[in-house]
Amino acid sequence: MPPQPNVFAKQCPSREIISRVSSKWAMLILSLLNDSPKGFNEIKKVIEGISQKVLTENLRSLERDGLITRKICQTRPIRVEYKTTYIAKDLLMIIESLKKWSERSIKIIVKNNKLFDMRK
Amino acid sequence: MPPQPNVFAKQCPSREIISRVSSKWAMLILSLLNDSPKGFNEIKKVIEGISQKVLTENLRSLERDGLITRKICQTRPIRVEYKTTYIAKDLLMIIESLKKWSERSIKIIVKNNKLFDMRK
DNA sequence: CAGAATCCAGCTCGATACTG
DNA sequence: CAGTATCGAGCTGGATTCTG
Repeated sequence: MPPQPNVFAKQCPSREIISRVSSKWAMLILSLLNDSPKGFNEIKKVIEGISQKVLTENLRSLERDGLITRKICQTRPIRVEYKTTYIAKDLLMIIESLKKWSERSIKIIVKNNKLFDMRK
Repeated sequence: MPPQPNVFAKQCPSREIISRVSSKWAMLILSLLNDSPKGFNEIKKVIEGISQKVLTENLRSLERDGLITRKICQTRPIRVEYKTTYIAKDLLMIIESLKKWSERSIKIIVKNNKLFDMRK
């Protein structure tokens, strides 16, 4: 068996997964869906600035990875419900940690940015 | 004061930070530098596939956020040493969690991908 | 060694129009 | 409502050349 998985290697599958789930939109979508299942336009409304096309692509990618499910409700008008799966559970805890970290670090980072930009 | 920070808002500074640090390269660079400080080409060699330009950009961005420091050693040949700061400490624990998650989830995700692609 | 600068191919993404 | 399809502007990022 291989010694240790190396996320720095180009063909490392883990590195690929990390880059997929750690995309800005993917994280926001997962985080939002974790509160409660939601329909397409509901998601689009909350996540400001995402286009319909990009949202669709991200939802497909997350569904493909099995991190969310897509349920078509035969109502009128039709509703498609997205929700996170148990596979995403641990990932969601990590995303929450990241959100909390960013919220408590935001001040110092903004300050660092200003200092850096001044020096130039 | 504002009720709750809303990472889903377009102008949310936290959302901006998340998207910066959660970029694939940023995470890999931070993770690598956490093992030990490293020089430019050393980083470039380990992180396969990153170009000089993109690595430079990412290092600048991380330095600007105060997550890494850049120390110029007046040796010959010159060496520039990058290392993570204390501000990045908690973030690095999160990144490690993400690495571990991806490594233990990789099998099921690859399987999910195959299933998804078959159905189409 | 550690970049800066330039050029440009290719991909991303938003806008728009259309469908079941 | 929840998409698909298409098209073009613009940004990303690789390759190359050059510098202190």
